Amino acid sequence: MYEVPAIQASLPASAVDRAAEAIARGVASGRYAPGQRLIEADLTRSLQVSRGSLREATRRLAAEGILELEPHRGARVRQLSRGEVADLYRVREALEALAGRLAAERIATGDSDAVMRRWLAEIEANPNGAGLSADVYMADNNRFHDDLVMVAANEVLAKQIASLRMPAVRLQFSLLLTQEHVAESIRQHRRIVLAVLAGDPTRTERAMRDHLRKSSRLVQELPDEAYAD
Amino acid sequence: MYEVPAIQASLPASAVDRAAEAIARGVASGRYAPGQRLIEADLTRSLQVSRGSLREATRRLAAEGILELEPHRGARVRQLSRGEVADLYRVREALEALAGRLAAERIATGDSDAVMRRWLAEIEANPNGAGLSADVYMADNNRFHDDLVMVAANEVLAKQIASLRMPAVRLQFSLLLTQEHVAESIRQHRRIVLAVLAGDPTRTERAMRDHLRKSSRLVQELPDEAYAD
DNA sequence: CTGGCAAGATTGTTAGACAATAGATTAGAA
DNA sequence: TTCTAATCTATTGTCTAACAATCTTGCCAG
Repeated sequence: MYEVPAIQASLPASAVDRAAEAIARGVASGRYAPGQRLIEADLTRSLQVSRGSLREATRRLAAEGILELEPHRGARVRQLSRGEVADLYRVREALEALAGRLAAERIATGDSDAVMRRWLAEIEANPNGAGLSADVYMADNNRFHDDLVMVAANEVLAKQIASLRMPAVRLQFSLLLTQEHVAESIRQHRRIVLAVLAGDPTRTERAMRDHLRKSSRLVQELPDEAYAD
Repeated sequence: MYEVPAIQASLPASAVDRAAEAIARGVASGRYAPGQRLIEADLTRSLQVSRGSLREATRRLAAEGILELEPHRGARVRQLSRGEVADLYRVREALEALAGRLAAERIATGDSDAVMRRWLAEIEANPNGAGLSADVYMADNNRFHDDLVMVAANEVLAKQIASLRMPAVRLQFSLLLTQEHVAESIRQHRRIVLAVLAGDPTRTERAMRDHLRKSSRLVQELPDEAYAD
């Protein structure tokens, strides 16, 4: 039987999914501030789901590191301390280094080559990221890292990395407000892409580690307001 | 007001915790077989919790990688394929290597030194693990890795590693049934402890990677029955 | 056999209720 | 007044009961 494929099925997901996505968007967009307490009664009203579904959603988001749960105090938007962010970046470095290594090892298989070449072209076309808003570059940045992880072709790794990226999006975002940092980030991406395309795992790993370590340093330089404690 | 401290507070946790722990124990003990479907109605009866609490518990266990959820088909005990296990060990290698490195860097701080010396003593006392049942050595093995992660003092890392260890406990366990493998495992632990005590991050990382890679190889040699697909 | 339909089983979701707890407020004693 | 204790209130934790949506199974016709 022929059927028209759903063009954009963003609404008809399950109630839990709807709630989780709405909250995640709210956190990413700053509608819910870090540290802010999320009251079940308010959310059931604004999200139009039952308490049961809402609670399943918050549990899931807590597992993803986006929310924190305290017994009898409910959910609040997770806010990382400087130390936690440092720890997080250290782990991300190890994981994304592995992703880089695997990607370089697999450059000859599937459409890995095409994916990476497309990035190289995009970078060469605008090596300084001139005219890109922070929003847009943030999205680009995420797609770049996602593509690299995809080429690495390790599902477990992909999930682990995703769970580390989420909690720090806000911090990462604030970095990309500076044109200078965007340009530097693109330079590092270029180095990574070239290493992957060369099929050199060790060089890719090094470039990746370098990239993460520099990000970590910059994030640590953010003012106190960005952190908990 | 004086009150008798609870000797064993295993019962009075929250309903969700009780359910999650009971299911996790059931999976670890083999009471629930890999791939087995968990029917809500059965569990609410045997665990004495409401469906809502049970569902929160299963979501949490799914996030921990112990269960799998499929829409409208509920929860089942997660069963990894050979490929997934290979991927998982590759990621664990990267993370535990980092843990080893950090542990070696921090050997001079706190009671890290004492913790590691205790392990060395235990290993020297019984270098072949003679007379240890698989159960007991499995517990020992877990405590060893946990202690190393503790010494590494990186909470984020600790959580990531824990989430990778859980889904494969069953496979790991089946390895330790062989006396030969237990002895080999202890030898590798000894090498790791010595490297940590020497405060040599690079050597520790190498020893750790070696350990994980050998485990991975052995696990891959397990017969088809141990895997999905 | 094969496909499809009906019946039963199971999950998805909601509403409403009450108990348990934490935080805020008020009352009382020093 | 100021500190402590009792009380109140908002919120979370948990349960029951119900119905809708979906999957599974068994049966029947072709």
